[in-house]
Amino acid sequence: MNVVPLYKLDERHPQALACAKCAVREHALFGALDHDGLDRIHTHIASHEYAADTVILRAGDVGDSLFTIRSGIVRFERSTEAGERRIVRLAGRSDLIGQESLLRLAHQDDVIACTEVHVCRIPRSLVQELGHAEEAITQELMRRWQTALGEAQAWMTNLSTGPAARRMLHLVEKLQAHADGRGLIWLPRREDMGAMLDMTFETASRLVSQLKREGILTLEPPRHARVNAERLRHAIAAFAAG
Amino acid sequence: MNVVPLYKLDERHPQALACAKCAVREHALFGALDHDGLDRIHTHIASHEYAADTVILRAGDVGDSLFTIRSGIVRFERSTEAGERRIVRLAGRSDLIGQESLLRLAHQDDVIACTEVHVCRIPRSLVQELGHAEEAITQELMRRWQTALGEAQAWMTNLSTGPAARRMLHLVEKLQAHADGRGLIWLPRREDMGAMLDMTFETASRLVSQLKREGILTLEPPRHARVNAERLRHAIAAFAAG
DNA sequence: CGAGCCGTTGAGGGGATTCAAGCTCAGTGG
DNA sequence: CCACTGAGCTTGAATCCCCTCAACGGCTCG
Repeated sequence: MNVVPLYKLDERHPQALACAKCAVREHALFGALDHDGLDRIHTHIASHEYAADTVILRAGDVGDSLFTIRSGIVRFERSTEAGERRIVRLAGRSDLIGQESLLRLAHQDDVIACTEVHVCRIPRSLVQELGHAEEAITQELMRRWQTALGEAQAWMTNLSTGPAARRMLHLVEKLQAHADGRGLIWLPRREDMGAMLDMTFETASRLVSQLKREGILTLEPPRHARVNAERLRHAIAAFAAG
Repeated sequence: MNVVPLYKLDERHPQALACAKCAVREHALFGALDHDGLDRIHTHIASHEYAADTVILRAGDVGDSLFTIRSGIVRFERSTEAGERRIVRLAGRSDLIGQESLLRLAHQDDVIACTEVHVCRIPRSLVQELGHAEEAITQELMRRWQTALGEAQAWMTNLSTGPAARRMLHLVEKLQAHADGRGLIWLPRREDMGAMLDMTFETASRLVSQLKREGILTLEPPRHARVNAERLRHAIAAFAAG
């Protein structure tokens, strides 16, 4: 893990600039703040980065900060009572994670970097102070909680329902939403796909191979792929039809 | 749907008494308020009741109130893109539903009464005013959002993972948490079980029959049953072991 | 009483798992 | 340089779990 105070990101500019110019600012928690607001907070926020497959939050721990994801993808993992690993959610650019720290509640899942991940670390105390002064922040926090709830339930209906092939198509669709530059998506390891879709890694592998044959996916190792969006939508529609 | 202003529930007492004596008050949203606080709000809150299988909130609608469940069980339903019905969550006594109304967001699911349900209807505006004055209310709201999120993800890991028999056991376990008086639990229709556990109603029926044979469940029609808690825990543990 | 809904149970087939073998590829050390 | 190793991916074959299709009984209600 690498720590860089945000206000040093560009030393030629005044400190506030880093936050003001933040690429995800309009989508992030503090997007609701004006420039004066930003002036008050930026010194407390630090930029961190995590390599792929490193743990960002650990289930059971009580955190003292929240994180806005600037780039990369993270996964929320927990274990079944039977002991199997299950991935219950993904989060990416501009998503807020670790909100439970505000309530001094323990994290419910391990949060692990899927790709290299850049975040802004925001101390709990800062959010709480702002919450008093700025009505908008509280509102924005609730909105994010509601979004996370919706995400979790959509995950259930799309990724844990129906035949394996359909679940896989929906996963690809979701990964597409996190695509970087030009249509290149991050493709999980087969075992992780299994943990997301509740299937064995062999089944996941077979399905990926099939998508490859059908021209929906073009693998670009390591762990990336290109999607034929047209064919993907068509394949998903085929399931709805019959 | 039946509407009864709360303050008339007992006309021999001053209005505030209804809220102050509310059986779920300490677990409900306004549990954080003191008696003075209650004095200010109770006239705005009304008690409603819904018969089993009636719709309380409709997906797509934008509500103007929140509801605290005083008794009964409700289910959150949505549809797969393929058109199948899926139940993504249950809520019961002292749970808060319709929080998205605060954000003027549409409901994401149909919320339907499973049993007869009694609720307190709380206008959005009331919560918003209190949110300004009472820090504790805002805090409590966030806590409830977080609880709902945790519920949704636990639902995923327990009720949509692994072999059908285990999923059914976990459902019974969850229903037990909503048990009324003495160990009598509400037992869904087989088709609804299917929508909860992503299986066909025939499979659900077979599994219930099996639990009956194993002495874990004793049916008490209509739509109720008694659970042998000891054997249930044993059966769940058996899956963890092997 | 017949109609309809709900629940149960059987028989057969299909889809996912299990078990197993072989492949590529990166890293390691001789 | 290359054999060696181990992790990840793919594919095959056999098995099993769950779905599909079907028939039937109990119950409520018009």
